[in-house]
Amino acid sequence: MTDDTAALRRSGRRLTRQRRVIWEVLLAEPDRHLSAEDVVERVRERLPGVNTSTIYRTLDILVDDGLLLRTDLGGDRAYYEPVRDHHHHHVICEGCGKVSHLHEGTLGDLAKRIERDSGYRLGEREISFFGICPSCRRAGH
Amino acid sequence: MTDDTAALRRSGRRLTRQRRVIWEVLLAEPDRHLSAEDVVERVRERLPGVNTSTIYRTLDILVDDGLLLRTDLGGDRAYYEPVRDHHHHHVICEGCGKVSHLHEGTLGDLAKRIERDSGYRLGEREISFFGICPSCRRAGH
DNA sequence: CTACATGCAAAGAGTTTGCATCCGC
DNA sequence: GCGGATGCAAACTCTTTGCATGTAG
Repeated sequence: MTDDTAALRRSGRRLTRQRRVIWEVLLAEPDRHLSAEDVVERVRERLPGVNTSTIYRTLDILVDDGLLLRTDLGGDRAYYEPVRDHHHHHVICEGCGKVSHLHEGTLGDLAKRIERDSGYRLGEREISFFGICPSCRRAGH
Repeated sequence: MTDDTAALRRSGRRLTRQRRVIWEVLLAEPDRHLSAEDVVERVRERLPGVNTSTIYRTLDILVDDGLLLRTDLGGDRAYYEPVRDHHHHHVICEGCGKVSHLHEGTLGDLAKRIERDSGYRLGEREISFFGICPSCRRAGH
């Protein structure tokens, strides 16, 4: 984690207090996928009164600038996480909502087989799987 | 395609004109994934004035009764298709929205590998992939 | 000092719900 | 005729937008 705010400024955007806090909040929990509402909540702890539309606009900008990954899994809301250097995929727990990452190798040559089977060309888009995580399984979900 | 309305009645629901038409509409295009709005539109061609909330309520019932599969891919709306005898997965075209089915075998032992890698237990839920279909690719999307 | 960013309020899309009326069984 | 189903309107959730004011550079 190097100079974080530099990444923001790089895109020629103005670095406001709101944007800095939003970005810090996102970096603070790199392994959690935060919804816009989560971000609103956490930002307001540090900077009360920040408007919802500011959060949405900033999240859009960060996605556009390639700093943030938006994952829309269906269900009602989208989730955001800082973009990483390596491409990865998700497993989402249907019990508790936890999101885990899969190693690059797990999918093997899946994309190639899908392309061969369907004729589609697959993008770089991440793929999400749904299941029950170990702790929810132990809890008897 | 045997006696269609029997499936509806089987669950102890009342067979109204609206429900019959909704179900017929869904069966009429088994290879397309219809949104609630698509269903509303097609039902009203045959039975003008049917209310949106009736459609939503009926779709919910059909899903609950296991006659219909709801696929919520993110984006704003959910899509519905009659349940089939065999489990299958989807590839969705990011150009035109077309949905194609993958053969059972294409995924191979993917689920097992994911379970081994992540510790999660995967459900029976269908998996959706995103890409560009052949005709959109030719059209230069 | 000049765009761009923010706050506010209102709109928008898709979906759900409360309640009176209707109609399948 | 009883109880579930429908129509209608209003509410709800998440997100977007128009416009006046504020502020980074």
